[in-house]
Amino acid sequence: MHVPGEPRVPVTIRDVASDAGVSVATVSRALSGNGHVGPATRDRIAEAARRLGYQPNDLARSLHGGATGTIAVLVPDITNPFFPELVAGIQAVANEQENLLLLCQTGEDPTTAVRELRHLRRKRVDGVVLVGGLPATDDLGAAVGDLPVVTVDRDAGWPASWSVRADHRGGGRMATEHLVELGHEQIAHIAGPAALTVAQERLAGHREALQASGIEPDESLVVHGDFGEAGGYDALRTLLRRRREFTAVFCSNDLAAVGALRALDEAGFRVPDDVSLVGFDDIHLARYLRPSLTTVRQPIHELGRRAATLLLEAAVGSRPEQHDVLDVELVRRDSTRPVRRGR
Amino acid sequence: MHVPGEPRVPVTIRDVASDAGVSVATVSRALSGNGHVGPATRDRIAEAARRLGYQPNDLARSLHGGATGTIAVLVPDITNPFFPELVAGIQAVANEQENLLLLCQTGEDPTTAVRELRHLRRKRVDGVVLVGGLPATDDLGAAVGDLPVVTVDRDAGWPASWSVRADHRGGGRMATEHLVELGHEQIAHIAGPAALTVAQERLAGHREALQASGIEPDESLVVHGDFGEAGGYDALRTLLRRRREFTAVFCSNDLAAVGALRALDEAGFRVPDDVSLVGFDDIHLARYLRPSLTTVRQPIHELGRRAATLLLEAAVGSRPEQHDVLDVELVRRDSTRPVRRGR
DNA sequence: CTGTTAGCGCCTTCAG
DNA sequence: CTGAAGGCGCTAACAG
Repeated sequence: MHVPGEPRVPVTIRDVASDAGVSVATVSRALSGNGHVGPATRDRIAEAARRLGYQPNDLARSLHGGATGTIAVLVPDITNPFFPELVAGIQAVANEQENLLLLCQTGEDPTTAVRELRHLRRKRVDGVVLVGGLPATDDLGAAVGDLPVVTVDRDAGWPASWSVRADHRGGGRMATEHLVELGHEQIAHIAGPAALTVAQERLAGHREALQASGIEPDESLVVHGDFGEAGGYDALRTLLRRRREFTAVFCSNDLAAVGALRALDEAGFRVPDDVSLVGFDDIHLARYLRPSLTTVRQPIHELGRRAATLLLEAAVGSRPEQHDVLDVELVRRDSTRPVRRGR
Repeated sequence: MHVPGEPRVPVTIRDVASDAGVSVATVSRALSGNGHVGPATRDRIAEAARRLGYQPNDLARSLHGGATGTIAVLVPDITNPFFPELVAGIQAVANEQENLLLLCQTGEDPTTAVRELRHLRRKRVDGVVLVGGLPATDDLGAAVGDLPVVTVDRDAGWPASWSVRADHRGGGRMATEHLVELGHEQIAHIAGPAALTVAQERLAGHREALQASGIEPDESLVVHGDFGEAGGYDALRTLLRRRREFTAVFCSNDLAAVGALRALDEAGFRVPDDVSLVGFDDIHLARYLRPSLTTVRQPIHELGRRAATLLLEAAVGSRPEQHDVLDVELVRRDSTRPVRRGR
């Protein structure tokens, strides 16, 4: 079956030109909109292009030196629900501006990131959104080179750069303040990987809130997870094994809270009756957990939109270096309640 | 700050050639590996390339007619956890073969898909993985043209094509058979969108199992959702409003089960004591729900791997048309139990 | 083994 | 307003 208008043999601008009885230059002008072309010829060319099923070759177009209309996003792990929501935001902006989006996964591994970055440069992408909590290294900066980069939740570290991030420290503070206000004093924290700055900042916020309330931070109530369900589950079991009392847990992200919830359940603790639980991120799932999860909401989609917007402007050189911090907000749901005294 | 080896001004093969004192052809051969080059010159060229921070321009390379080393995947909604797991599988294979992956979202909208496809063809991607449950249309076939396409969970419908899918009908049957074996006779079904073939097939399997057991399918126990948490939640409330007895619910996907679980909870039903619940997909989350979710496991990651493998082979013309169906498997967890008689 | 020479498909001066 | 010609960066014959 040959579908009309979708040729099996690539048709070039030359075919259109000869079909319309004009030169390639005229076709180029007519189709790209640059330069003036008589209305009559213009129509004739459009018609010929349509009939032949001509599709301009963007490779040749970009080769000339222009933009490629393609940006890339590097995320640690697309399987973590936080990232798809972020990517969706980036994608939305990219599409609005007729850009395509390349997806790369780094697993938070600097070596992989460097390799991907090199590949992307060879492909001449217009820019990259770099997501992840690892601090910037020289290697990374070198691999980036002159590529416009917007980082999300990550320290920049190289000269010209743009970044957008949420207020992780403030969020950590809010989560713990909320628990303190409910009367909790023994508050455990399931942190993220110690190497990630976002995890460090949320932890720092947690400690600040504790100290501000005159509660001495207890190191044995802090366990590091991996930002995944399994990590949260294991972390909570570690906590249990330590046999230190706690009436609330602040999880560094919602996914860890899912695992913690399960571990608490298996151990016979009920949320929020026996222990209160707070998450971070407010992924879609949070409101559907039982109990629904009190959490610190990041404007995930907006983070993505903002990053992509900055990037696309940076790529055309119309935007000086800029570092945005977006506010977070506590969402009170059913996983937290006032502490039950004297048990 | 100028990072050595990462030039601000694009360095071309010509720069390397003159720096190494050879012709561009030799540099091309030395760097791409095709054709023989003397070891001495080879080293000299490699050294020059490294020092100058030369990055081959893949646009020019591909313009010559070769592959672009880029494939694309079109998914309905990256925010649904099923798709990231699938995309991860595709990505894994793509990366192994030094390919980049373009991510597009269609929202199951044919018009959007057609637009994206056209864009992808202009970019000369080597192939496309088309994911989604909508039946193929002529429009889509036309937009695909001569682009190698592997469909996942979707009817092909155009001439040369490859597809991979899970056994949805068989899975639907397994889910319901499991419930029947547990003694359930009033089994509700929260289906997916009626327009999607995967939803239709799971529903068909459900009915088959019912009939095979001599249970008359009851249309009022079937509600269509949207494959999201909200859809599952609403669907279950609809079911409740109908005031028909049921002791078990088979949800067409895990995400809907999350919503159903919550709605049941709010209505005072306990899972699995009052009603048993079965999902479909076995996304990561399923095992972390409380109770953990009995579900029909699709080999999601493998579906992705298979699709990408087929595509990459199809793209180089080394693989004839092929349609794979992967097996699914029932995973028994804690959300199902024998029916409680005489309540 | 290496250099020279054509293009790949398109855009963009520069003339006409 | 339109055509002819050069070149983007690279690869692939074809000669030496």
